[in-house]
Amino acid sequence: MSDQKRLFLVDAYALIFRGYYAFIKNPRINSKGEDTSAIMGFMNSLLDVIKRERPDHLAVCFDKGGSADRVEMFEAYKANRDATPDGIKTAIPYIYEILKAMHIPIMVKEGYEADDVIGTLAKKAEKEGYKTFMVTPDKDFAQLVSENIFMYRPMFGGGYETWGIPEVQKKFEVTDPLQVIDFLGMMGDASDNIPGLPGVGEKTAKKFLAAYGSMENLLANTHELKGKMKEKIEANGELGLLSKKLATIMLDVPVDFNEKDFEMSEPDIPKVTEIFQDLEFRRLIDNFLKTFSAEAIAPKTETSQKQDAPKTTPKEEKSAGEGQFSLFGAAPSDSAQTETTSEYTRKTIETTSHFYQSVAPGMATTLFVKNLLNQTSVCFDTETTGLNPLTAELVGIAFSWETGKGFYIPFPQEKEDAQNLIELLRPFFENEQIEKIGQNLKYDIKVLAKYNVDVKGKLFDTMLAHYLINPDMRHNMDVLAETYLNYTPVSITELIGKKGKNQLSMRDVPIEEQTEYAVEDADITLQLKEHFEKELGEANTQKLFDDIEVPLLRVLAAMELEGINLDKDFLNSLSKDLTKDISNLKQEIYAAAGQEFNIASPKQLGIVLFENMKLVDKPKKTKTGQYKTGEDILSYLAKDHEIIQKVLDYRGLAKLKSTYVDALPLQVEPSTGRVHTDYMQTVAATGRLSSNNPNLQNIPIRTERGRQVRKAFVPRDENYTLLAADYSQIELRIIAALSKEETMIEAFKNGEDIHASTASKVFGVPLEEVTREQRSNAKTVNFGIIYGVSAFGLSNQTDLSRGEAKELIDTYYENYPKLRAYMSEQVDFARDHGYVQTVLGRRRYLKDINSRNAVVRGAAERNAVNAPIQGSAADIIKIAMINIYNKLSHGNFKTKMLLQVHDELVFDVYKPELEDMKTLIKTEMENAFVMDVPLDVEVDTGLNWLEAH
DNA sequence: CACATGTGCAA
DNA sequence: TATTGCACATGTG
Repeated sequence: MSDQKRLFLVDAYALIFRGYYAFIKNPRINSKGEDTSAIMGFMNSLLDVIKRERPDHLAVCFDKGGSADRVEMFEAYKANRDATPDGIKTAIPYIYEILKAMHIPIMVKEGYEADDVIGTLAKKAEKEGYKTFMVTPDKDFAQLVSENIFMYRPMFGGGYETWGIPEVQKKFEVTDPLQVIDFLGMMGDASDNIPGLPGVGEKTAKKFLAAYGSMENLLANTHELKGKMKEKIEANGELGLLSKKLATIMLDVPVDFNEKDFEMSEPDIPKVTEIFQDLEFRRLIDNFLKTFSAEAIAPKTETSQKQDAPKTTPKEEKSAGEGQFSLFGAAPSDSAQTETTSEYTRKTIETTSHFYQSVAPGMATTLFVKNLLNQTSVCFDTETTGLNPLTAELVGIAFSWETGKGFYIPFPQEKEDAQNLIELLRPFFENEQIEKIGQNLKYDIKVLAKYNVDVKGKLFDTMLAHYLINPDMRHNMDVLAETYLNYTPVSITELIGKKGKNQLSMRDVPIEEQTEYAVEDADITLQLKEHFEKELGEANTQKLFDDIEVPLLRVLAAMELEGINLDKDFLNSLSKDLTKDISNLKQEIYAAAGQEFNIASPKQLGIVLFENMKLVDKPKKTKTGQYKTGEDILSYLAKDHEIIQKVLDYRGLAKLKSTYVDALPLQVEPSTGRVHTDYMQTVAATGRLSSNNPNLQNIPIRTERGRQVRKAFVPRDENYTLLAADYSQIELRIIAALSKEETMIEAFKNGEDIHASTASKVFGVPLEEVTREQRSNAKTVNFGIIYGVSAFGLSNQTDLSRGEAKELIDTYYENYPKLRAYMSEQVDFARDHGYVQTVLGRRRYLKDINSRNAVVRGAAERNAVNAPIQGSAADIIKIAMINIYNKLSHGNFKTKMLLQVHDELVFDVYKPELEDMKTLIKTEMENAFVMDVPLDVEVDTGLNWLEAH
């Protein structure tokens, strides 16, 4: 068995797509501007397979020209597929070139899909006594599995799972893998546009297979079925048979299996290295050389086929590559660095590349802090028992101030002991002179605040730095380390497991591992800082970083710790009312539909409305083939069918209840009795904040019923009142100022109602004769302009026809010519520079601005106009927040800033301070940033958030 | 239990 | 075929 010859057949496109999308948020772009994500992703997978399995026979299979046969059978076949992304198209020639240089056979057959080629080869190889592994994540291949043919599926997060006959039997609930074809034929496949039997999903398909065994047998016995299902299946027998054919992998592709052609041979190492160098794949070169180095190719006899659930194995590779680390009782004394530190360390973890120590309790810590206080700039990272800083307890703190070296202070579980330990560290944290470096410092600051420690001094947050360098990318430390340091740190998952059932607490991890993990993070963060410092200077965003984002981090930490008071009782009574109304509507809907179903399920609702009730001739469908049942679609139908309005009302109330009325009380933090949102400072690509757990930036206001929720947000107690301060039309003011459009600027300077003023101009009527409808349409255009609306979009948003909408937009630009000029300047700037920027120099890169795809390019052009506007508004309110926060703290006011909702700030105002606050807040907001257009802020107060508007 | 989809809330 | 977000219920692997 173990010496059976093994053949690996790689499904190229499947792995290429997978690789490409794995990097979608942080695409690999080399210095020539090429997107190399797809190549990188594919090569990683391929080298991984080779390294793990050491196959003696291997080929990579590509599609070419699609499946002529299948399209002939069914013209819609794969018609749902989006166009192949550019990043993949450009990758293919490179991948061919690399595979050739690696001397890896490539299999393509014009007019056949890789599935068919792989299937045919696998069956032929089986006859030759081979054991074949099909390397693909695509479950369709399960139909080919036999005693000697396996699926080798790459898993997300590393590792592989092998599917043999037992796995396929279990997954698909079949006795024979061939029945997978019947299964796919019955339930269909949206991505391949295989229709399947209508009304049959996974569950029904499994039920049918258990009862009838095959599509044919099911169709022959439809008399045993009942009701709607019987009708539908009897009517669609042919569709079922066609679907089955489409799902069948062909085994008669004209290719030969000559085993010689598939033998792995020595790659042309210089050539491959050259290509990789050209692509700037430094880490992949190492990986490649390691994979093909002389000792690495030592033959492997046993396959690593696994029987059960997938197991990941990255850990062993890592230590194998870097050498096992060793543990010493004390630091070696032959190094100058350790001489000074060995006195207080109890464990040293040393590998070829780093030197991490944990600090023993007692006197040792005092000595350590003394050393710490001699530094000018220190990176630190707290380890805690959880993710909620209000309840998390310190497990340890890592420190690093020199690349490759660092220290870890484990914290005792006992509260008093922990507090005593943090007291020893207080002089460091509260030292104004020492710069503190970290990744997501807002978290650490909040945790330490719970121990009454105030982190002072200059801050450098690597997450914020990277957000300014490129806001569209992701900013987790893991991806930053991979992108900038070519290093994969130990993941938290490896340490404490996946979240859920038996996830460990950091406390349960042995100190040595805590040290290794925590100090590594601090070490890496320190290295990232060196990197980003330069880039911030280059991008001229240093000021934005130092003057806005870093100071704001402290402001947000304070707001989050503060939280807001919520009237739970009020929400509970709202909930009771909603329950009653929802239940009544539900009964009315069932009665109108003549059946019971789940109204909240778009799938079921679509079938009831459009198949059973046939309310519309040609209902619109989503890209996955479901009926569209969105609010905009249903609203059109409301006047014709009474059930529609009821469904809309039901939806509205159900949304209100589940998302706000019932969810918010559960978010009250027991330890404070308040709701603490978490502001994300590095999520929105334009520079806005976002809010979550709970999201307090989307509390309803537009409908009467919805806005009641705002009554639940109340002041701290009777000595306080809520104050809300809103920027009035800040985005329009910004676009007016940036474009220097005099008419609009004048309107703002004169304090006119801007939408009425616009209506007066575009409809050519005196200001006082503007109708409500005209104003409303003008308002829609004003907002639409900021987003880059089209005539189509505008006509959808208003009652206007497409032609009227076009005319309105044209007239608009005639009246505001500089606005249009400004917009095209932004697009031109983006084309020339690859980015646009806000008033404070916050950049957004628009890689698609020169795309040949008009849809993609259009989206980038709208971003070029919108990002500076939305982003400048974000900049301005951030300035205001910082200034207000500073005045509130320096003046020792009891008033607290609680919430930010993009153009609004909400405060808990101590009543005696109310008059001062009204002035202070309004003044600071209006003067945060001076432009040719005045900023206007409306301030209001009340017993709750609704009244304060 | 994790993820995708459709839907809908805000500025 | 309008920008930026987050969260819910459902459905699926």
